[in-house]
Amino acid sequence: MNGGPNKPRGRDRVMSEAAALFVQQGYAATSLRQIAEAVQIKAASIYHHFDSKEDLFGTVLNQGIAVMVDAFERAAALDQPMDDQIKQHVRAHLGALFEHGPFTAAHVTAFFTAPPPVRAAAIPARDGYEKLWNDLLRVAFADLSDSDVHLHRLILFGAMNTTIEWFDPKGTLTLDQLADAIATQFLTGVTS
Amino acid sequence: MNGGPNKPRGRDRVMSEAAALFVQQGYAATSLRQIAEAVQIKAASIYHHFDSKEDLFGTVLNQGIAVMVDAFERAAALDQPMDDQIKQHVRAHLGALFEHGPFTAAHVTAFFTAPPPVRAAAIPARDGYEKLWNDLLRVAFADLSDSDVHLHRLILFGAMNTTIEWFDPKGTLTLDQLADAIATQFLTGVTS
DNA sequence: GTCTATAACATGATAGAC
DNA sequence: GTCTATCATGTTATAGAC
Repeated sequence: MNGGPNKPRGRDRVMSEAAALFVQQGYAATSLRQIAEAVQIKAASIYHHFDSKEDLFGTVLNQGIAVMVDAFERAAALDQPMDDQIKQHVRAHLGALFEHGPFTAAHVTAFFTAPPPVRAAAIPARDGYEKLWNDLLRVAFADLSDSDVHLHRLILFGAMNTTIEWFDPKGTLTLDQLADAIATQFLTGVTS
Repeated sequence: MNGGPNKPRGRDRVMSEAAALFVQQGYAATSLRQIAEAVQIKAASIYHHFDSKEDLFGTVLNQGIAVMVDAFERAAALDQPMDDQIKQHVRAHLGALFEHGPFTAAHVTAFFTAPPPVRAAAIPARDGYEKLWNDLLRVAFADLSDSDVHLHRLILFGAMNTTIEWFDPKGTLTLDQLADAIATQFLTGVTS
């Protein structure tokens, strides 16, 4: 039984505190001293775990993707009608963003604040996740062209990822309701 | 006749070069020396036009809102069926993002990288723009609750604003087509 | 695995000449 | 309105003790 969120130790602790700060402030505005303070160590100690600030951030980005891919694959295991499958995957994506640590959130909000080399290194894994979605939607909308599927996936991703800027998991709207609203708007529009 | 995009001079030039850099790199990663280099002046000269880096960025943010509000109001002047009105406003919002200088883009991509005081100062104007949309959508979807209208506006904004991360105005997809795709997905879903 | 001390550099900002 | 020169501070990163 996993009774609660055991705070990670050592390297993992550095990663998750760093990710949380990158989410709030972006890459450049977050200093190693700030991260160290959150972990309750000194800045120089971070270099025992990571080669550089860029290395640390690259690791955070990759972890963010891994969380998303993992969520997608667990949602894919369920066999359901296509509309429900899509809704499950929207829910899984939002779960990765809000319920599985700050890594995916860091990927979404801080990706474009990263130095170009760090961004470039994260792109292959990112493409892999996007391919999972493209394949799903190609099946769901078999009558659409590949470029239309791609376009509507981008619009859907925009809708999902921007929730990080305003959705409050402790508010009255639940994640299930949010996933439902986004999936419905995606599938049948607002008027339905 | 405005034959072409005359490069602005003086203070305006500083603002637009700064906005372009803030879009690409965020607030913290953009230095005054970088901005000065783009304007072809020295960093200290920026202080003749602005009190501080925060002042400069705050001015950029406000200009970004002003461009959006202006685009919205010119779209509102047209009297059309509601679905076309919404499509016109989506097109206007995207126009503000891609066709009227880097100010609106800076607002969208760099707003959350700004120091909290700067962000706070920009919120009233930002709220004003969001109210324009809420009022429009309340009329369009009179059967929905205010909170549902608000929710679906947030989802729509996410879809529109994230296009800044991937849409290429020089690519094969035109802004009109993009606006059409987003408005259609919003109004009737992907399947239509 | 964490510390202290420090190097090497970049940053925002100011003073004052022209 | 722009410049040069400079200050004070904060940054990433390294060296070496414990």
